[in-house]
Amino acid sequence: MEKLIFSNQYFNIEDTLNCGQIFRFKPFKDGFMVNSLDKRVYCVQENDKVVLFCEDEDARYFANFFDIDRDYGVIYNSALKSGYEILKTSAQMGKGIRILNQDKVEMLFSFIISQNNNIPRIKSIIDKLCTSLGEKKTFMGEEFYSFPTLDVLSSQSLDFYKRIGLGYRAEYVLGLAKQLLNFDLDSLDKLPTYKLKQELLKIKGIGQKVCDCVALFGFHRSDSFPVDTWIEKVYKENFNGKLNDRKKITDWFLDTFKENSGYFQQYLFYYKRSKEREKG
DNA sequence: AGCCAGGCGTGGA
DNA sequence: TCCACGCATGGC
Repeated sequence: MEKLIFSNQYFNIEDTLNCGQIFRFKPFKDGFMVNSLDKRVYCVQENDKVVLFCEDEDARYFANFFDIDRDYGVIYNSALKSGYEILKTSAQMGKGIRILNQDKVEMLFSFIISQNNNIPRIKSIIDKLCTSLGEKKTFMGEEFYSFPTLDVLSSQSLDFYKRIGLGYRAEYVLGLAKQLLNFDLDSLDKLPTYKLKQELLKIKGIGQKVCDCVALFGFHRSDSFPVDTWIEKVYKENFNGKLNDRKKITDWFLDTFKENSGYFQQYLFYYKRSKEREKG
C-alpha cells in the first residue's frame, strides 16, 4: 500500500469530489473511496494534510489524477482578482477544488449519461453500469467494481441499457461504445481545443455542453466552459448576463477568463449548486 | 403532484 | 440558420 501526502492549502477532498466533475466515489470511514477505471484510492483529510492510500503500482496514476503538479495558488488568486464578486466568493468557498485528470472513455460515458439528468441519478446509473458489467475487485478489504471495458459495453443489448434507467439515452450509450471500439482517444491530445471539440461533436448524443465537460475533465482543456442550467443561472443572476444562447454564453466566459475558464467554471458551478440545495 | 435535472437531435420555418 | 419541441426516468 502506497501513502501519498499533500498540503491541504489548495486541496480539499470533499469539495473536489462534490463539485460535479466525478460520479464514482462514496464516503468511507473518515474519508472517501474514489474509483477511476479499475483502480481505487482512499482519501482522507488529516489536519493540514490530504492523505491518499492506493496500491503501489497506482501511485503515479493517482498523483496525476489529482493534478498534484499544478499550482492552484496562481489560479485561485487570479479568481480573487477577476473583479467579479461572485467569482471571488465562489473561489473562497471552493478554494480546495482541483480539476481531476480523469479517463477519457469514462468521461464520455459519464457525461453522455448526464444530459437532462440530475447528479444523484447519474451516479446511480453509472454505479449500475459498473456493478453489472465491471470486474469485481478488492481494495482495503472492500469489494468494488471496475468501469466496464469497451468490449463488454459494446456487446450489450439496447434493452440492457434501457433496463438500467437510461431512457432515450440508451441508444447514445450503445452507439458510443461501438464507435470507441476502434478509436484511440489519446490521438486527439495533440489537437487544439476547438479541433478536439469538432471531433467529439461528431458522436451522436454529444452536444456543446457534454463536449465541453469531456474536454475539461478528460483532456484537461482549461479553455473549456460547460454551460448547463446552473451556470446559466449564475450568468443571468450574478453576471447580469443578457444572452440566452448557451453557446454564446460559453464564448463570453471563454473570452473573459481565457485559460482559467475551466477552473473558474467549477468554482461557480459548485457555489451555485450548493446554494440552491441549502434552500431546498 | 408536478417541476426539473451538468441537453440533444430533429423537423419545420 | 434558427427555434420549438419531444424525450425516459426519477429526485425532490
